[in-house]
Amino acid sequence: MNSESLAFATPRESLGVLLGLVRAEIVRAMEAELAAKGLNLSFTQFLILKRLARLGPMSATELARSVELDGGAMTRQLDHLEGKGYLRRCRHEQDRRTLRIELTDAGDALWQELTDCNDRVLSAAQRSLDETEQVQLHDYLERVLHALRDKN
Amino acid sequence: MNSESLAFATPRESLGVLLGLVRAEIVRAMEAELAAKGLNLSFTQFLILKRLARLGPMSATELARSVELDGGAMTRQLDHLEGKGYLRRCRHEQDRRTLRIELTDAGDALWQELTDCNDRVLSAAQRSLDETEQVQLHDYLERVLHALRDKN
DNA sequence: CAAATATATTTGCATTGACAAATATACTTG
DNA sequence: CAAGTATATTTGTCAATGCAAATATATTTG
Repeated sequence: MNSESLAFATPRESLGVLLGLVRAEIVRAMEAELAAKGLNLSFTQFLILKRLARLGPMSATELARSVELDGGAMTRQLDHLEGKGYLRRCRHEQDRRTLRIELTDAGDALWQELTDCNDRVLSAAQRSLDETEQVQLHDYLERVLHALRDKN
Repeated sequence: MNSESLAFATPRESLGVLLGLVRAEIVRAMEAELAAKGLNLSFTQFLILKRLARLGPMSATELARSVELDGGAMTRQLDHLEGKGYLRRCRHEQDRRTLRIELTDAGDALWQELTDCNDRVLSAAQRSLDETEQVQLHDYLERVLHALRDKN
């Protein structure tokens, strides 16, 4: 009586819940892919590596903001990832408060291996949307994000 | 150099990240609304109350699944919410393993007060989408969810 | 330039949630 | 009906996170 009655009783899932459900499934799927490769990486760690691989070195604070993670939590994730040898903390030349986090060669190599997990999960997720719809979904989400951030 | 360079360097945020960002903003906004009302409720607790208010009494397991929460975590949230007097655990008549979680009068009253927070946040979030687009966004997300769940 | 203020990172602490083991009750099968 | 199996909830334990305080470095102001 479960998915049946839910489908009936829930004419329209609220946006907050729906986003949570979708995101949870993506996290699950990604972690399954990672585990299948024998890698012991959390989704958060995966995101951090991805950021660095895609955007290049940046400070801990920038990194934290971009993956929506608290600064303290970021410190600890950096400890883990540095411990595994995937990244390096360098001091910024001009501003010695600031770190410059950069991938090591091992980190780069790891990302090469991860990039297709990433693609596989995302395309599986969006497989029932055609190209136009995927772009629209993206656009809508960006607009919602901006609406929430710019509280005019 | 922040939002500027991000906007430049990020041609297209990946779906996983984007969902996380949007969801985090919604959670923040909702918790701010709750705090502004002097209520000490987490987003999770808010969701639980909402489920019960919208769908009526159900078991702890159903409730947990519907808000994507672990069973053990649900037990503790129920402890809190029962402690605050917003809900009641009743034993199911036929199956005495199962609980029937139902809102108390105080819980109902609380939801009356919360329902407009909820509406306010959701309509603020979607204010830059017209009616059609809101429906589409919803539809796309549902389809993505199903694609992820039915791993054919 | 010294003091006050601001920013980046780290650390301490409390809370949350996932996972697994324990418990209680129901169902199934021989 | 007894034994074994399945399901619902609770509890123990641990990792992850948010928040606040501490520390280090920069910047601003008088």
